[in-house]
Amino acid sequence: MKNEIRVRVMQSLERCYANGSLSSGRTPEIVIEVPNHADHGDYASNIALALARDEKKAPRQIADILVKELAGTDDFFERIEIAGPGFINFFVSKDRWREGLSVIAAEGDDYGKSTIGEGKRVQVEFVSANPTGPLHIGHGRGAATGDAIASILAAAGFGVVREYYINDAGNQMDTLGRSVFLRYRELLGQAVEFPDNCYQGDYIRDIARDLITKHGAKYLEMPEEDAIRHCSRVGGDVILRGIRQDLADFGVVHDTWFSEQTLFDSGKVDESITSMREKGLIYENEGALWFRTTDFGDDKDRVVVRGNGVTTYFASDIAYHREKFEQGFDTVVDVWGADHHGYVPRLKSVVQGLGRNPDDLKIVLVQLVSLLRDGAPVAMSTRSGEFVTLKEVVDEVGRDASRFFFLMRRSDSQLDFDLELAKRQNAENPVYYVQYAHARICSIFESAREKGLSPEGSTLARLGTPEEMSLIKMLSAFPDVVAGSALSFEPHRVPYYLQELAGQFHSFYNKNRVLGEDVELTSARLYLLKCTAQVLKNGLLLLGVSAPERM
RNA sequence: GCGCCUGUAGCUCAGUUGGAUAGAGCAACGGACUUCUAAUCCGUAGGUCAGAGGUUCGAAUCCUCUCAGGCGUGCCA
Repeated sequence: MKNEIRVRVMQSLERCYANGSLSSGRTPEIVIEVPNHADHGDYASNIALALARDEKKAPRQIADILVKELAGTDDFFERIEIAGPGFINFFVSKDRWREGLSVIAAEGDDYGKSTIGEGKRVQVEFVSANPTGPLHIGHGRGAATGDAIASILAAAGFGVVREYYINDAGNQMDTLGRSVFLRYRELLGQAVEFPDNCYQGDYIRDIARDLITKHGAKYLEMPEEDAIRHCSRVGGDVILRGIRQDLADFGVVHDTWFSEQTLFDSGKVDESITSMREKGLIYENEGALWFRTTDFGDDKDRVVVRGNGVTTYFASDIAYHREKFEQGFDTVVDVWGADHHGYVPRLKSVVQGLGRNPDDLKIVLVQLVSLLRDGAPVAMSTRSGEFVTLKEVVDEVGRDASRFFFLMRRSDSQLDFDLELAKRQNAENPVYYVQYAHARICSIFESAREKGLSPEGSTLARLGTPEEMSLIKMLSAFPDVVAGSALSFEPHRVPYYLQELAGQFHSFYNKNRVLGEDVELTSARLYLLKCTAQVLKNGLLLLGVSAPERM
């Protein structure tokens, strides 16, 4: 709808230039927006204000000229007004609004999708937690966010791949192996001192115990280095399986799992260092190799290969991101915990070093989650191993509530996650508010079926109460919301929209009886509700939240 | 010190990329079920958009400075 109005405005501007009533010939950046007040129309444009300087005319005068061209061509607009300093306010005819409903009914599950992505390929990499421990609640937010971004991008017409990057090469894997081996020895009765920098969680003991059941004391007989390497590999596998399971239970499935180690095995790390060196972007200093990130605005250059010959994590990341683009992705999205934000300029430098636009890499930072129980903070400390895992949260509050909560806030802002609130089944809980709207509609349809009423062949012209019209307008905005959410990588717009839509529905429901004596009106209202349920469902699906038919 | 993020109603947060009189939920107060689900709705009240300058027809939004909170600032990952 918004786009149709834009087209009409631009066409009438062209006609004005053609007939000489306007002369600057400029096509300004104009805004078509939904005004804050209903008095200001369904849509408003600032075009007259934007043209004022070039036309050397008063904005209202320009608006007047444009409106003469805009009006009268057909019955698209009920009326057009000029207001304030020169805004043009558009009131779209009720018929046009009502036509939007048949689009929803026709498109069904596809309603909300668009083609603005033009089939461009996007990789969304998210979670990517080290396989050294189970996913905690912070990863949960990253998982929900990355998954929703991926779904929303796909709905907007992008070709999306979800990827998990496995950090299975760094020295944290040695630490994991050492941690497991120490617990293994401990369980076999040896006196060991367990260092602070080893992983403290109970899951390490579980892995060690498992090793004993399967292999007995065999690892004590081999050289410690070998034993630790085995423990590292087995531990990593077990933990990764757990991560995969936790994600699946959370409704998140990655298309590809990319191992950091393979970058070394295939020589891609060396290859990209050589290539960057040839470009003069990597140089040697004080025995180490440095990437010239300062060329691209970073504070200082960054080490790629240490003096002892060991590569840094950054080296893998150079190879990894090079690989991503070589796979043909137009845009690469990395979803990171906000504590890694210092890393952004570095990766942007890499992308530019690869000869690409820095915007081809979009880094979404997800702020940390504070866990609360009835308003009181829940203590968390990864160091002592007393963290709250994603699994615990999902087991306690359920998948729907946790996903919705993770997505409710802009990912940039810190999130308070209240376990009791998420479980509560009342007005305080926005998840139920939205789901209830869907269930309520389904329930109406159940009684409609019993009474032999249906939305088939209805006369939409019977719809016209204020509640009906605002509901219709709200429904028609859904594709714009999805598209905007995709282009800005801001999934939180969808839950906000759904809460508003549910609100419009509940208002409508309380003022307008659906199933009544007037069969024609009943049918039209059923049609409206059918569309409402469809949009609620489509929106919830993008978030990975179910749309229950009964609550 | 430097960098990034945040600062909007008592609380939790939106604010459509610079638009008109700044919005929602919760909490508070007052109402609405003999009815298709009251897990709902309607109404009232609540604001120096952290503060000060600047840019322009127009600023919560852009620029500068100040204050407050969080996070970074490693030849760790």
